[in-house]
Amino acid sequence: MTDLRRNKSSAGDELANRIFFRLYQAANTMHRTGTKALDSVGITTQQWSVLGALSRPQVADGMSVGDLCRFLMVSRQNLNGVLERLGRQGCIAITADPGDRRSKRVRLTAKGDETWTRLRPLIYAYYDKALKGFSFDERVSVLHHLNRLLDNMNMLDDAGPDDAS
Amino acid sequence: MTDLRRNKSSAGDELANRIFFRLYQAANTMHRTGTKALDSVGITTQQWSVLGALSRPQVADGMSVGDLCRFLMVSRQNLNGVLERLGRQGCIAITADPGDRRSKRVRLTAKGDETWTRLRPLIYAYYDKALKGFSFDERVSVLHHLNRLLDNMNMLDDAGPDDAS
DNA sequence: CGATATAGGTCAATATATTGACATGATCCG
DNA sequence: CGGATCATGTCAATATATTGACCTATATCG
Repeated sequence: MTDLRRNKSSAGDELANRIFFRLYQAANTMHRTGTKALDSVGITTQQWSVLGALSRPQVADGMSVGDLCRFLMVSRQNLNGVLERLGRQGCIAITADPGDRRSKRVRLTAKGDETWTRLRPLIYAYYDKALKGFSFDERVSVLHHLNRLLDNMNMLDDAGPDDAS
Repeated sequence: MTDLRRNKSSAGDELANRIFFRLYQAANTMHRTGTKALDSVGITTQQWSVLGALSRPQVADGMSVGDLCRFLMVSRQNLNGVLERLGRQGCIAITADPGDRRSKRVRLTAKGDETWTRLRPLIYAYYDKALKGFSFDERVSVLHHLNRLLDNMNMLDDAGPDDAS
């Protein structure tokens, strides 16, 4: 009994270890291969996330940098860097928020819209390849698991990624 | 029919988009919360991966930096940086490879062993919390999906992460 | 109303991760 | 055997991601 329990705990630990190691590798590989898939446009995966977030119809007029930060679950400092580089490429415009003097708003420019349009076929081709062999149900399952994992981890995040002070 | 196909394709694209966005967020959150879980020891998640890899019995005598690089699926340059910082902390020792004058070997020091021992209970506690509510079968499923996703993406990697020249 | 607490972006420092380039060493092949 | 090709670690540059600190603005509460 004790032996059985010991074996199960050890197998469970190894399984958990593998899950997180694979998550680490998968994310790095996603960034590497995803960015390469967009080489012709010169946009990184992280910038793609920002452009994707800003291309949603519900934020057609833009959104606050703080809200974008919380949406992406990254620190304010990191987002600021990504936004700067996107601004350099003319894809976004940042303006003062008229309702809150501390805050900035960010929106896609016409150049950003055009870039997003060029990206989409490349992105979807990438998705097709990376998710090759996954049925619809399996994709739903993957998403469900990732959501739950993320929820659990977010509960370990006392104040979230943007509370860096 | 066309409408149906359009709707399915659009739903499929949105699903894929969500999967990769969640992967991005989950990885960042894992690094953030995982590193915080090890604050008392002062080891990052990436360093933990290296220490974990070097603590395996099959590499008790060390392994080549190149092999470690391929195992972790990171670039040689990145691994070099991580190894330097671990070396600074006294956790690893790097020696010339007697059989190949281009190559280096890396192994855990006694300090590294001790650090790994201190880390393990913290790591497993972290796993328990992050995987709370996941049954054994679900964990197996998560791992299986991540493995397949990683395999697919690795096929898009022409030569792997360490062929950076 | 005023003191206190919180929010938002910016600056600085450090760690991670990539690509490109390079010099040296090893392997391959005619 | 020697030239061509490939492998290995290192250096440089850039992008991403975090924590800590700071100043200004806003919200909260007695």
